Formats: sequence, structure tokens, C-alpha cells
Amino acid sequence: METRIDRIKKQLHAASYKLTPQREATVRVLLDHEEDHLSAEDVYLLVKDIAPEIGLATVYRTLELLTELKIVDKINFGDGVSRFDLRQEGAAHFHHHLVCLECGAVDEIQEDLLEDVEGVVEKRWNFQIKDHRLTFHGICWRCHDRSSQDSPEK
Amino acid sequence: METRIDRIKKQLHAASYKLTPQREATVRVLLDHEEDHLSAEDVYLLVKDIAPEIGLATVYRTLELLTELKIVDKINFGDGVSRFDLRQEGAAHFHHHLVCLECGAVDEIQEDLLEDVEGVVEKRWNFQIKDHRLTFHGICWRCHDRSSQDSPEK
DNA sequence: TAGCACATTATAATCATTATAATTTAAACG
DNA sequence: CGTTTAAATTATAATGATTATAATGTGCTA
Repeated sequence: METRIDRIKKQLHAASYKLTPQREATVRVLLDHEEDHLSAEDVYLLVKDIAPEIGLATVYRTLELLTELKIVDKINFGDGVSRFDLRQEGAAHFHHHLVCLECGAVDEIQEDLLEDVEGVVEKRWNFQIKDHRLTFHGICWRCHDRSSQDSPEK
Repeated sequence: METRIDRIKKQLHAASYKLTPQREATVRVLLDHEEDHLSAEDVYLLVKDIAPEIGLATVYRTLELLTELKIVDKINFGDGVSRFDLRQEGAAHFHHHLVCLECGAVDEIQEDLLEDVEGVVEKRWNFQIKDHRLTFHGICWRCHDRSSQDSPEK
């Protein structure tokens, strides 16, 4: 886990930025919540637990910086807020999302799945793909279960 | 073209809404700019040419209404604004987009392309898909051409 | 024509995000 | 060690998109 931060530190240095305490605290929060899709405000509140003096603007700037360096991804699910997500290490492409229309849960798909589709697009539209975003909207397995049987105890 | 508006009128009536002059003007603007991806503000300014007394709030409400009825789609390319796009008639699914990182152009893909992928997702993640969003980021054919040869006359 | 529901307008309010200006930190140098 | 200088941070104000509010208008139905 430490090594993960060290590698991020190197990435920052490679672009001649420093890993300041505030930036480190922000990264730590992201590492501790890899599953979630935190908004800038969420991150801010969580970072305050570690570094209470931090300002909201700094969190925004840090997230912007990390986005630029492709350490995190900025996503937008259509509600008014941007969400931030740590990239899988070594992932060339953005992972996909399943957004449940019922309960609002957001699950992730790490598999690529789009290789074939990308081939078609590159050829047919003569478009050189750098990245992609794919989101499915529908009903997640949890809500399925809930409606088919009477909520079994967890 | 007239028939297109008539059909939209029927869709509204079916949901017990009326096609008021303001709503008609808004729809007309969307029809006249099917290629573009207009923001609410863009639509507002264009509608003012036809119906100068219209208010911004009405445009927002109309676009929201049309989105609800699946007549238009609300998209978000990550810049701060929502954009609105008339659905292809009879399209069950949302069309895809190619966003050029160089010139910012947004092209559309009407083909589905995702049938196979959706089958996999529904089965493997037990997720009942209702809709999807797919956007590719990369370099469009125009920018390709521009950089490989010296801009030929249009 | 009176009553009533729906639409619309102008304006204000809200919320996320970004810019500003003053202050702090810290690396670099002598 | 002090000094200098650039980058980073902070608190706050400003901006810009969107939504809510309250007052007014429109047009059917009886």
C-alpha cells in the first residue's frame, strides 16, 4: 500500500510537482475509498478528518492535478457533481460503470469488453481512439433480488 | 418534417401535455440543429429568434420535459454544461459519440455496436440494461488529415 | 362569463466549481 | 544560518449553470 503512494509521488515528481502533505492526505482518502465514487465535496469532508486545516479549493486543485496526470479519472453520472476515481495501476483504459436506476448504486466493470467495438470504430470512422467512457443504466442484481423475493436477511 | 412535429405532439398528448407555442418553437430549434449538440443556453438564444418573449426557465423546463419523454437525450461531455440531442425516431437506445480531443468536434454513431457487449454484461453481472452511454475520446478524421497533409482547400 | 388548471415569465436562490489576493511553506543559494 | 524566490495553500469572493418561487397569463369547460 505504501508503495502505491510512492509510485504516485514519483509520477508527480516526473511532472515536477511535489507531494505536499495536503496532496498526500487527499491521495490517501482516494486509496481508502477505491470502491466508492466520491465527489469533490465527499473527498473534502474525508480529508478534513486527516488534515483539518485543508481548504476546499486545494482539494479541487489536487483532484484536477491528479486528473491531468491520469492518476484519477473524473466521471460524470448526470447528477450535478463530478466524481473522482483512482485509476487501476497500469490501466490503459477507463473502466466501465453500471448505474442502477432504482437504488443509485454504481458498480464497476474492469474488463475491457470494447476491443472489438473499438476496432470497428477506428476503421469505419477513421477515428483514433485514445480513451472511452461506457456506462450502462438499468437494474442491478440487488434490486432484482429485492423485488423477486421478500428481502432475505443479509 | 411537419410530420415529425406532429408525432412529437402526439407523444406529448399521450402523456397529457400540450404542445404550446413555446414548446413548439423549442422543438423546431432542435429539429433545425439535429447535427449539433446544443446547450440549454444555445437553445435559448436560438429560440429567441423565433419567439423573442420566451424565458430561459421555460426552455429548461421544456428540455427537461422532452428528456423525460425520451424525445431528446441529455448528454454531458464533461465541460460544465448539459447538451440536448433529438433522439432518432424509433431508436430504443442512445446513440454514441466521438469527441475529438484536438478540435472538440462531436460526431455521432447511430449503429448499436453494443449488442454483444450487453449480452455479456446482462449475464455476467446480472444487470438488466435499460440504456447506455458510450463516448470515445480521440482524434477525428479531420484532424488526422490536417496533420498528415498540408490543409487542402475545402 | 366565471372558474380552474396548466404554462409562462422575471427574478431570486442554490449549488458546484473556479478565480483572486494575501499568506505560508520550503527549496535553493550564498 | 539568513535571504530570496517560486510554488502551494487558505479564506473568501465570484461565476455560471440550473432550479425554485411568486405573480401573471392563457385557454378550455360548464
